[in-house]
Amino acid sequence: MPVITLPDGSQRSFDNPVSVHAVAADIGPGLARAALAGVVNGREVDTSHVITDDASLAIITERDEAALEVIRHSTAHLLAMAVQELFPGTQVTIGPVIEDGFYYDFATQHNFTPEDLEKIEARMEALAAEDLSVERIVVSRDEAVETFREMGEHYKVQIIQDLPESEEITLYRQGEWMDLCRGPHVPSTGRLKAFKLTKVAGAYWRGDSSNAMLQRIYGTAWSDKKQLKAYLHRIAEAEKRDHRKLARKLDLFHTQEEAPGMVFWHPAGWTIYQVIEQYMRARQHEHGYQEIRTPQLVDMSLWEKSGHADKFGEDMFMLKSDERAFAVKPMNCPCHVQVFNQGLKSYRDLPLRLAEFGSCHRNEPSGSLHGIMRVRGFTQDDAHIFCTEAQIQPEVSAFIDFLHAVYADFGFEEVIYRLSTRPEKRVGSDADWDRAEKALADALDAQALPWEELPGEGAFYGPKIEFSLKDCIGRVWQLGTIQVDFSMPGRLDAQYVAEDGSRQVPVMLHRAILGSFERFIGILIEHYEGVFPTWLAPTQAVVLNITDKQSDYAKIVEDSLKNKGFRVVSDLRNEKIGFKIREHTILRVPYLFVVGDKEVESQTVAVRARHGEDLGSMDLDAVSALLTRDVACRGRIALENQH
RNA sequence: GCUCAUAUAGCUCAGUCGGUAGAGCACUUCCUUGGUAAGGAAGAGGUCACCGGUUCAAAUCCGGUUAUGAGCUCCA
Repeated sequence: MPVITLPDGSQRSFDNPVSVHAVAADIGPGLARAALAGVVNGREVDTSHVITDDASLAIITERDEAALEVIRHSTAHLLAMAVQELFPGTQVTIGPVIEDGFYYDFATQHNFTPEDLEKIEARMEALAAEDLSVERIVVSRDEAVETFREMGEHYKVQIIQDLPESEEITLYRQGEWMDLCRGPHVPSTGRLKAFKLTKVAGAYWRGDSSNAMLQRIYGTAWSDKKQLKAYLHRIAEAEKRDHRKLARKLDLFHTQEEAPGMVFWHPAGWTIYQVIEQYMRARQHEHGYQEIRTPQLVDMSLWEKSGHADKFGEDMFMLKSDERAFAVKPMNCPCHVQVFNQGLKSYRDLPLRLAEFGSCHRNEPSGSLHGIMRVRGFTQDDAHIFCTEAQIQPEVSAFIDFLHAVYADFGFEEVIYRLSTRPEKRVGSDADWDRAEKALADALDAQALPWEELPGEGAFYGPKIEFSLKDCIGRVWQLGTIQVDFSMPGRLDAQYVAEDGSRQVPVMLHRAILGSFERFIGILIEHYEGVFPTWLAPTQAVVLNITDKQSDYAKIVEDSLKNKGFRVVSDLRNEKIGFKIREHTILRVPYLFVVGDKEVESQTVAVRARHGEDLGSMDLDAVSALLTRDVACRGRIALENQH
């Protein structure tokens, strides 16, 4: 005699065990039709699930957020069924739900093409139209293994064998097709109404590149066509923010075949780069860093000593000159230790913070290059803090504050925090790692930051915090980092004299806020969609004359503002004012100063902001004050938005 | 590095069945001096990424290389 408690607190009792579907039907026929799954005592189940004892129950319908996960999982099954019908001999592996969709990995000799996707999708539509009921079957482990072995599904057999002994094994059947799955699933395939296969890709079995490469098909699924359409539209809009497209439109930089993974910065892009570099230089100075500069080419012996040749030799650019082997520096740390090592250091010198806008080159795998987000030649806002173990936590805390202030100035709010802890292969004692991991975790907790632990993902020399941001379509990119290093100072003979006169090896903190200028600017372009706040805008204002008569005055306005340090140009071309305004508006110039006879007469300019606002006429002092205020705003609400 | 796809004018893209290329914008010149998102006319511009093969004939078909894109792996 189960008593069912619903989310609103109401209760219903039944004389006999009752299915989720039956409870829904008891509440109303509409709900019975809408039910996709249920949550019984906090556990998601199929609508066919039978409740025998008193329980709490929530019915999941298409309107619920939770329904999407069920729909996507069931759509992944529908995909696998369609693929196996169309491509006999294909083995299934896994098909999980991901953000906004799902994928399914198949083992097959055939490589799917975009044309195949269309066929598969059409088959899926047909199978959905057949409205096949989806049935849950509980089997024993041995039965499951036997079943899949007979089917020739060797990957599934492996998956079953790796499941914990305690796990109940369930199969889901729709029509003639069956898959191993925990569920829950929709009651029938007719409930899958809005899906689209989006791309094909290779993916390694179990994410290991030494394993076989499987064929992965990605798709998206929603509870109705309207949501699907909205999603596809959202993605198309987001892609317009792509930094590679905007860079071409705004003439920021280019890359070309002769220098894969390296950036040719154009005047406009280099202006942004320089503004950021000068900004970082000033901030670092305020935070007690000393800037240095170290060589681009360093003899291999240093990389051998630091351990990098051994671990990353393949990815270093090397060259020979006069029978000596050099490497183009892939990182700055060993060079910074060389600077530290000059002269005898005292504990009184610690913490010693050495910063460098360090140009590095790494021969990254060709397939991993991506716009200017992942390149082979890049410049880090690198710094190394030499300190005692007791200074780790205060230094990490101060760094996180510093990083937040910088990100706020660039308008970044949604930072992803990750703490990577000790890997299996590592140097340093467990006690060292305990203390270092705790110092990092405490620093994050002290600021109540939401962070995720990545167990085993730390570097071999120490744990690290990663600060990441998302690009225009949601891909996560690591920008900032702070890493504790127990290894390199010792390997490279760094020492200081302690209070008791003994020689000690300092701890080294590697840290970067931007990460690399290249990636940071890539993210920045997408973040602002090319509409840079005035302090970053390559051109802050353009002076536009209406006819040749005002050319001289326009030049005077331009020169006057340039002399005050603003990035201003004049556009004196023989074009209509509407044409010139359109052009500079497309280039996202923050302010346009129009000068005609009236303005020459009154010694003013007519100010137009980039979203079309008419700010009236201003004299040069007022214009200069406007620009000064706007530049000072940085990432906070830009002045233009306050009008 | 792996899987798939793509590469045509400065940019965005057409180019059917294999018969040596086309649009819009940009560019140059001329006309136009016009008050807040495109004034008009004319002109110039391409070894169809590169190398090889098939063919009487290749932008087009095939193979390779390079680069780019998506995903996987990697990321000191």
